Amino acid sequence: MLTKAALFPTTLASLAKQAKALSHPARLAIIEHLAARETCVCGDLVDALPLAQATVSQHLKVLKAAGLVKGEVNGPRSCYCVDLDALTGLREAFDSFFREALSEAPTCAPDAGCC
Amino acid sequence: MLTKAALFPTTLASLAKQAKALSHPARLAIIEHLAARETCVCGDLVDALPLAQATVSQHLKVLKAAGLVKGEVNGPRSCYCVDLDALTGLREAFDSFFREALSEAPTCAPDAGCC
DNA sequence: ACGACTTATCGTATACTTACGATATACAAT
DNA sequence: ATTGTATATCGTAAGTATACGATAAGTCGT
Repeated sequence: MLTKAALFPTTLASLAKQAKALSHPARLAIIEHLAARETCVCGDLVDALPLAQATVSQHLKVLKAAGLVKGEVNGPRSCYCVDLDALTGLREAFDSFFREALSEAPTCAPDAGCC
Repeated sequence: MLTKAALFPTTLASLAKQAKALSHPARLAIIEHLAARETCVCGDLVDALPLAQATVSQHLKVLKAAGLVKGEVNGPRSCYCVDLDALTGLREAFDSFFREALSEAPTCAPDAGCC
């Protein structure tokens, strides 16, 4: 990553960024967990995940930075929960990406016999 | 990543893996490009992307490893194209992940006044 | 104020990712 | 066979991610 400027369309850059937030099973598990049980404190997660408390906190930070999770730090009993709007938006972003890709893709090549 | 065993449900692990494949704008751009123009050789991509040929080839390798792209190496004129089945499957995997997360998520906490 | 408990941050080690130039490989055309 | 063109791989450098123990910081109950 030596030279990096305005290289990719912002739509793709932003989708990639959020995909990155989903690119670790622990973070997917956190989202699932938070979605299931609202008002979840971090401790629940540490118990539910095979990771040290510091690591869970770090993953939460990543999710928070990506905007997928909201956290209210009520002192020692932080409350994290999923950001439903963000999650919905991301879902739609993925959906339109796939929709476009799949609709534009021809079933097979018209001329070349490759695929 | 010092100790890693069977830690997460395979569903999440696999979704995370594929999300990782989508977690770079160049790879999203590649998928879009391949989806739009079938029978795409790598050269097209190198022209379309602001990256060196070696780097594009590397990204293609990642996509291929993730199963999202099929590549037939016809000598000097490799033909890469999106794997429609895989893309469809991934779309559904994301969709069911989001569906579950969003449907299970209560709009707000029943008791705590945090979120 | 003090201790118990919970979460965040720091420091750090290891591994992975990204990128590129240089080089190898492989076919096509002459 | 030789040259040209196209793609893959190697080597390498720099950045980023993952993980954890140790420590800090903040709050509640006493």
